[in-house]
Amino acid sequence: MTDTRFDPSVADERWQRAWTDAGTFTADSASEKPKSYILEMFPYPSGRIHMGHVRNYTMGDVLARYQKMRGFEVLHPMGWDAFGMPAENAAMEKGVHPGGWTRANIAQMKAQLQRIGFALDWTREFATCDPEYYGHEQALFLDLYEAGLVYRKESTVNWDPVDMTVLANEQVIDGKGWRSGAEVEKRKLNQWFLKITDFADDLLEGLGSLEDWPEKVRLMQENWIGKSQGLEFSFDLSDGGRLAVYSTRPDTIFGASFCAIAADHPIAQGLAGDPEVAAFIDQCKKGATTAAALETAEKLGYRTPITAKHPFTGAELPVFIANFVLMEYGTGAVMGVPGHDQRDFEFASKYDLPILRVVSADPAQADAPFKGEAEAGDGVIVNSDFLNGMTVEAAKAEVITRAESGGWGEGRTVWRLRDWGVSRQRYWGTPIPFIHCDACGVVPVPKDQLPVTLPEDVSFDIPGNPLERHPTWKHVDCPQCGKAARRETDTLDTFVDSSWYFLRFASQPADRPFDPEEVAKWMPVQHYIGGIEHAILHLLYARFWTRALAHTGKIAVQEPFAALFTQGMVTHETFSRIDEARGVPVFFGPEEVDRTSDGATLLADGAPVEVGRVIKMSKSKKNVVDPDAIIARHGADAVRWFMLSDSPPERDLPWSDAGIEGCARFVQRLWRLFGQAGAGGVGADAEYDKALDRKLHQTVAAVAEDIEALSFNKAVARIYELVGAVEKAPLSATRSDAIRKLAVLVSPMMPHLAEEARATYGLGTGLVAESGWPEVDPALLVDDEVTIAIQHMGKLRDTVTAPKGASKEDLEALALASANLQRSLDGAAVRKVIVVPDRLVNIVT
RNA sequence: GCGGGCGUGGCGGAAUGGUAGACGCCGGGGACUUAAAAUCCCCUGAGCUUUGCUCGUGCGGGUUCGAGUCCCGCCGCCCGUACCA
Repeated sequence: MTDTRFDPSVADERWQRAWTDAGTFTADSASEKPKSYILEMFPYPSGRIHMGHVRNYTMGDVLARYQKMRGFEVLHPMGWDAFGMPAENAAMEKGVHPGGWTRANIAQMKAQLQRIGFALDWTREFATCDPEYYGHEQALFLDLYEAGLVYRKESTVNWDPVDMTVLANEQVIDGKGWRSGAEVEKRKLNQWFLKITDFADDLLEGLGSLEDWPEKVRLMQENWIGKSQGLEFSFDLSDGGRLAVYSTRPDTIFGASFCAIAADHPIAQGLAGDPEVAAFIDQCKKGATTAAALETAEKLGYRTPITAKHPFTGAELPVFIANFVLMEYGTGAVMGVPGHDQRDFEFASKYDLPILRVVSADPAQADAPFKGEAEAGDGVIVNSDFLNGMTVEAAKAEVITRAESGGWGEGRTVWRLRDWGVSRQRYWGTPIPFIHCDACGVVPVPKDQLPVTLPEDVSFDIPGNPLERHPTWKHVDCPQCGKAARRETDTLDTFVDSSWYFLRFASQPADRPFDPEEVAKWMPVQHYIGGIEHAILHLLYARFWTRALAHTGKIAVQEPFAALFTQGMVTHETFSRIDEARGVPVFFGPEEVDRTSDGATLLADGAPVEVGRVIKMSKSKKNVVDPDAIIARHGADAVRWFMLSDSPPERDLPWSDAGIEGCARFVQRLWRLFGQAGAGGVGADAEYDKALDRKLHQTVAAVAEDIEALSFNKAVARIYELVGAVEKAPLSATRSDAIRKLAVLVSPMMPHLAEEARATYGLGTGLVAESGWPEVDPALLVDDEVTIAIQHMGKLRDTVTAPKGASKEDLEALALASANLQRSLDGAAVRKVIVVPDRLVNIVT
């Protein structure tokens, strides 16, 4: 027995060094062992590690350590998603260089991660802003260009007319530029695109094979890709021209009462000689480009003098220019069916257009009025000539057939998914490796001239892209004709950087992006862990990039991530007071506040502050808890344990001081228990405690199962139970053995404590991190007795103990013998008896 | 607006359609101590006429011998919405 305390301030660093010195977590691709690639979404080096990172990487760490103990050769790497806007913002605000700022952040964050004791292979670390990395990315981009998957076209951006610069959606606040405050305009630029739509069907089909992805993410991706069957057809126009539209609801064609075209549709542009039309088109250019902004903006239309002739009825439908129709989607024109599309309904109501019913749930109610909104639901076609009485599906097919035989339209599959615009008019990103030559056009940079590196001498005093105004960087000779030409000054979307980094972790040759043979050994990633906010874009782009590389023969694997896990956020309550003068809340950090069980007061003045909702940690709400301070106080293992406890990993985890203190106490409680491993003898002469041994084996099996399912909160609860049972058990060889195995069992979660205990108390030899997972005896997993619930009409009336596997007859007899049940029955006749073996008996009267 | 998710004691949560509240936190009571810290033990969904009974998993319906779990309709919150990462 000992009364010493576990001291993480000494032990943590000792074992972190021991693992590094032993190369414990360096992945060996030549190993004969089966491979396991565990990956968490790599961080953006924003400055400091936050609790969300700690939670994410702790989960992956437990898996990595567990897999190693199960005999796998584990690859668990870490790097930095280092390009992006925050570095440029820091450059503007603090006058630092984006690269210097980023490098300093990486150094700081790496040290923080190392203090948490993550089982990472740091030999494979890289940052996406390393010229070596982005040079290989440029080469891959050129490969995709050669494969016909890269092209240029005009596309809309947010334009700040005062700062004369392109704005990210994030930089548009309420339709205004974040710095200038000027109303944002839509502007067209020639930009680079990746043909992700070529893979729309593959990406959709592939979702079916991703059995270990959350159903919700697969659904979200499916909806995002948005495959739909519809009709593309043309209206004859009153001015002699034709108007092509696309509709997913050709069955409602008899309900069409207008057509609408985009502001930049050629027909609208053709009418722009009229000042009224020009003014309306200008008005449509106002506002931001996000889907949410477009969908919620007021629907505006301009009625042109042109009309469109309905292909069946011959009716002349008015043609509107409308702000909600986008040139980028479909044909840039739609037919408006107000009765069965909510957006059309609102538009028709506003501009006093007919709202016709052509689908009715009840065919007898063919002329029922609408109740203030469109009816998009299923039903039978009405008021539609030859379509009347058909189902929606049949009518769709019929209209498509008639359009095709009549030669005025054809059935088409369209995708909601659009091609991926990768151009960014910014400095801190991967330069797009192309050169613009007046004579030769757009010319790829020859691969032997890669990487195209970013110039260091740039300034951020004025808005805009520093690459554009750099005195020399963009001026180069054309690789084809040798004449003076200009470099492309757009850089790649940072999602490109994160679309193949997992391949670079797996293999890092100097002369190529990756070695296919090495990649084949590790890929696909066995467990990929990160935030749900990446459910669509990042994950879809990474899937696309992987397929595109497979398509060009670079790799064999089609899907990069065999299993995906999306973890919840770390949240914290907020403390605030309303500033009387300004009427806005002022937030206080947890360190400024004294929190008691029934409220909180500000330390500075002792007066109360309001305890607000538990929300995601953010600087603006001042509800951030710095991991470093917590680790310094309680040690890495207490923080890791907290991250895994209580909340299921896919849900939000509310941070609490009481919680981390409880975890720190549990670390010491385990330490005391480990100190008792020698007590009670270790030989066969000491008494065998079967109940405890059974509990041990059951726990080892259950914890393994829980870790494999990433149900860390349940594994934690199991360990609490086992610890309680061991503490209470009388001294025995079984108990000593359980304590030794407990140290191994908790080691994926609390690795420093486990190593220190083994070394201090002689609980085993070698590093725990390199030990095997405890063996389980299947015979000890089953109990001899079970508790049977006795119900009357589904209500619990009694419980009895019965041997496991008892017959239905025995259980029924046991139930009927219960006095509580008999009182409940009160002499009523038994109509039915339901027996669920080993669980319950339900008497129905 | 559209797509997706979530909702269970004071709090985080557990529960193959089968005993709702495991496990932890908070709180209360006690032991130890001169005292405190630490530690240990007990209690802890609400109510009632307390061998036990009734109610109870966001709200309203439904299916079932039995619903937190399945179905329908709502409400609230969260994530995404293509240039935040």
